[in-house]
Amino acid sequence: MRDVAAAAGVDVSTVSKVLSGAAISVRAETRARIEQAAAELRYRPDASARSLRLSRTGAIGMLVPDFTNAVWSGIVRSAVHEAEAQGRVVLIAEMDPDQSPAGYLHLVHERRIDGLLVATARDQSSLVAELEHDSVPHVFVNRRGGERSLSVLVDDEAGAVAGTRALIEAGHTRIGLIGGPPDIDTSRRRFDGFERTRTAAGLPDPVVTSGPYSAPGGYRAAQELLAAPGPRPTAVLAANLMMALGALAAFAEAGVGVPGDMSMVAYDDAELAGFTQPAMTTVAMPHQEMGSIAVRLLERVLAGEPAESIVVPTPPRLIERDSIAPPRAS
Amino acid sequence: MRDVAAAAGVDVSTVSKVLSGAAISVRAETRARIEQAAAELRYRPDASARSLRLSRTGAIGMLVPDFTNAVWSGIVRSAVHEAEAQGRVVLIAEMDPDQSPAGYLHLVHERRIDGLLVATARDQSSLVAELEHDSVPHVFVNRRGGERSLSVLVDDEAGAVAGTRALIEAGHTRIGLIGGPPDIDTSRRRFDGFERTRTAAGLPDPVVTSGPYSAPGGYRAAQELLAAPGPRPTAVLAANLMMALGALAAFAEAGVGVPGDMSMVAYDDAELAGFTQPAMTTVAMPHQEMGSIAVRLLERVLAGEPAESIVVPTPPRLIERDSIAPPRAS
DNA sequence: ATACTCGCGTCAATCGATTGATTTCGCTTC
DNA sequence: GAAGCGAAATCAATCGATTGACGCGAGTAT
Repeated sequence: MRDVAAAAGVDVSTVSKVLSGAAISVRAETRARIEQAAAELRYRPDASARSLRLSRTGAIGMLVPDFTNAVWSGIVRSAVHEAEAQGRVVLIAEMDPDQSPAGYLHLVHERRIDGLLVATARDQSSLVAELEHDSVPHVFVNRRGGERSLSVLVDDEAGAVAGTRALIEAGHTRIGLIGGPPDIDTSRRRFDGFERTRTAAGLPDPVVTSGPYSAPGGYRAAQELLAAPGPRPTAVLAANLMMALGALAAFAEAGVGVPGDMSMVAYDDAELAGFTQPAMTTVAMPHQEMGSIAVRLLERVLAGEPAESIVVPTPPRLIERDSIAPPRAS
Repeated sequence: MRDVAAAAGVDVSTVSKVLSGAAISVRAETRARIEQAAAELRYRPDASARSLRLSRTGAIGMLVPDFTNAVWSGIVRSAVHEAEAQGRVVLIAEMDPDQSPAGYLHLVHERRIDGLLVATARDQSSLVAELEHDSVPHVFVNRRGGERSLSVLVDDEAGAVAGTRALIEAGHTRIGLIGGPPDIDTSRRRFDGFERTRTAAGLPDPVVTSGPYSAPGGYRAAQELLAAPGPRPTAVLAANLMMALGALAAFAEAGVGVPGDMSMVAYDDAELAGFTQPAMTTVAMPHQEMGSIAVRLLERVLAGEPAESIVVPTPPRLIERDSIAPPRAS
């Protein structure tokens, strides 16, 4: 900035005022000279110096439980793009629930960020306490964060309803659920949507199994479902795409044909779903939008504007592929 | 820091010297008092102020072409963990080859980072020029970056050799290749490994098709392969797991049984590979390690130590599942 | 007793940008 | 021609940490 000032023949403070867009009185001619000098020297303000002076870093942090999970990486992508559009940068840390939150500590305690997007796994009560103690502005993403914390969610319940309804409309009455971990609130909401729809349709008690949101989790849950006493379901809703893929493998191994013997719908969509055998019918949730909405919400919080939790308004969308068939006439 | 100094009854400069571990003359008793005060006040130095003074941010940047790709997200994960272990934070940006590198500009031009991990897609020559112009210390990851740039790679050629050899050992002589985009150097190296092994075994010219590293890419490449003139291969090496999944769908659709009519090996492993029908035999590459090795290499560069490009020494590992069978007796 | 050294700390400048207070400039008015 | 008044630009303090130069007091050598 000193160089720019010298080149334009003015004081650095004038340069600062012009470039920061302060609406103060500067002659148009001076302004032009400064802007030209700045452009020629390719001047860009130093982030550290600005942060120090303004107590505002221009960066946001993002805590993610697992990058390699496609749902999270999609959220990260949209958050990063939105942040970029806002002129912010994103600091990222993976937060394993069992490990010490070293990344978090760096970000927050060294004041590297203005605010935080939180997408932790499992219990976040201790984290919430810490966030409040450190008074870090934050927004939970795809997770509820407790009474006083803001969050951005998708309508998991509506998604589960859409998936379940598709199976009912195909004529199924014995519908099972392959659910996610019961202690995660997204899987509870999906369960609720499933149950609500089933009950409303007057269908009998279902077989419900559960496991982690992963292919092995779905594989085992599907085996359990097949081994459960009572009449076997003719259709299942899988609460997560990866679980659905695991279940598909379990069904294939057990000689249960999809969709002939067992119709399936998976919650969550991804390109991959079009390449399973058979191609999987899914409920696409607007996960992509969550990241950018979360950034915008956090931006409001940082600006001190009133803000409240958001459920992404884009409705779930059923993507019909080949994993649903009418129940076999028995 | 001022508070710590007051609490310990010393000057801030003394606090700074003690806490930054400078080996200067400070009485043990004074040192203890300062450390205790710092601990009680939970003092942590302000990153902006340090950066400003030291011209060193303690952050590294990472440019990734696509978060949602499992290979990249694995690399990101290990890089983030390694950086954390080194007391650094990671700033992330997604760099779409077709878009303006806004994220890059923020990171580099505002001096937010000390160095950069680069994993761009396609042509990086203009990026290299820019990196050199801005004199940003950098390391390419899973990509070659030109003459003067350092890079961290896995032995793609050896991986392709291992996969091809597995098919040859099962008795196949007509082996096709479903390759990646010809303009990416990783796919060239995989091609070379394939060709070298094939030639060494004296096998006839193969059918080679290619496409993007994705399921649709593999699907189309597999269709092309089936439609190619001449005798149909009895086995294929897919240069990427996602392509293999797409190919599997194409084969299923065409009534080509795997592994009965067509054996397959996929380059790259992931949990998912165990849940296809049939479960896919893969060549696991040490992608996970690349991130942490890249961070360590960058660290050397930043420290001004001599450094050179690295090929991750962990050898590729064949993970045998169910997608290889002997060729059908014809 | 004076000079000198050495251990222990403090002083003060510095990094680059921001901003309220202040000065300078250009012009009008009496 | 001096006073007055905005407008335009500069001054200087500030953010928090770092670090070389310096000061002080105690002990040692001469």
